[in-house]
Amino acid sequence: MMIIMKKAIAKLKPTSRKEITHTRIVETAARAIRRSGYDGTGVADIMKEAGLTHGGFYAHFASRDAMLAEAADHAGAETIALAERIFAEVPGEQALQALMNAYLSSEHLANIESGCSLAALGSEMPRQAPEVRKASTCRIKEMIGLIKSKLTDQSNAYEESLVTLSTMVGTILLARAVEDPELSEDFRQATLKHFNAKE
Amino acid sequence: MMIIMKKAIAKLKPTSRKEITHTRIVETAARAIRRSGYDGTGVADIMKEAGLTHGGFYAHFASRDAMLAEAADHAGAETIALAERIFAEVPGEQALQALMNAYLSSEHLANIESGCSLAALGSEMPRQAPEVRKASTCRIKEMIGLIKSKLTDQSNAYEESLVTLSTMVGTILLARAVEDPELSEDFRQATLKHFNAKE
DNA sequence: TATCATATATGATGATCATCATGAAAAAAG
DNA sequence: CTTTTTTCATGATGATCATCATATATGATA
Repeated sequence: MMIIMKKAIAKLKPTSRKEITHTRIVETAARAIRRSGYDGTGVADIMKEAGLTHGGFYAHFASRDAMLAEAADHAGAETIALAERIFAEVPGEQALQALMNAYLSSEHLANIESGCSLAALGSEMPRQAPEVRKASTCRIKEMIGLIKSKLTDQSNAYEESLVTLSTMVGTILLARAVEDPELSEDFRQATLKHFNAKE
Repeated sequence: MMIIMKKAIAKLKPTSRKEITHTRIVETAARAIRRSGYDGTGVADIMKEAGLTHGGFYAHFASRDAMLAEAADHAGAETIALAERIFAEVPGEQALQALMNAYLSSEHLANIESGCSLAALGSEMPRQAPEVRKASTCRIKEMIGLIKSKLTDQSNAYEESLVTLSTMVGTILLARAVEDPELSEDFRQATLKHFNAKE
């Protein structure tokens, strides 16, 4: 009884020590998976990078997959937040253009571990655990909704938002895939120009 | 001396037993990497799938990475060959449209292990060994060249070929990533319609 | 400050991995 | 058919992995 009460009180506290550590692990993992891939990211790697040892891991997560799901969700949330910030700062007409400039920037291309998780992990998604896929799918739908909200002038805004997202993700994916810096730059510039010319 | 001569003669034979086995391993690996990813494909897995045991592997390849490079090249070659076949069969104007229909077909979406290696492995490319990346980059350039050759009516054919490839790859990647069949279908249809409308 | 609950560390387990040494079997040469 | 060469299989090695049991250290409570 006493124990239950104490736990209940502890729950009310906004950020317990464990919660802070938990968040730190998830943030670390969100970077690690984008840098090394789902398969390339070990439990011990993440804990060490978070300044911990591997032993405490299962006090925070039910399984490695549960952690990957939280990390995938966190990574997705970062991109959503960035898009929302841009949309809030740039007025209606040029908002989508501003998002495009940020997404197709050389900074985004270079910084895979803080960038879009679709471009960083997209081709690994079909093999992930259901919980990981669910979290990612949810974030993808959010992203589609955001882009669609800025395409109201088009008759088929939903469909064009899907094509637009596909092109954005595909461009960064391919620009990172090739080991020819000039070709990488060509991919980036070509899609930038494509969307500038469109309107 | 005798040994050297014998080896020289053996080299002349079109397909030695070893060569046949070697090709079979590479073909198996080309499927396996698209199905399970680079990181998810073990040496023993491939050998077993090819009807062999793991022991003989290093008689065929200097390293796992050397095998992955051959497999990546083989997978890329398959897609190039398919595109060339379509272009040979369909006359000029509609050739690109025919490629698009094939690439964005539900069959391609479903059959990842025989499909485009960019959509299947794209996000793992930046982490691969130089030999793997080189082989893939080469095939990507071939693909760009093929698409560009069918965009001669455009002033900026090269740039549009990059955007087109990005959109194609991104669409299949995302359609496979989401765990919502309806959304998958929406991605496919949206891009199909987008390219149909364009001309 | 002393006690207690909780968060993290140490260390072990069994599985899986790439790689290689060596032997058996199959094919080729004689 | 016999010998030799080539190809593949058996099995071992050391490394790395996810997971868990148990011990220590840390922070909160009294």
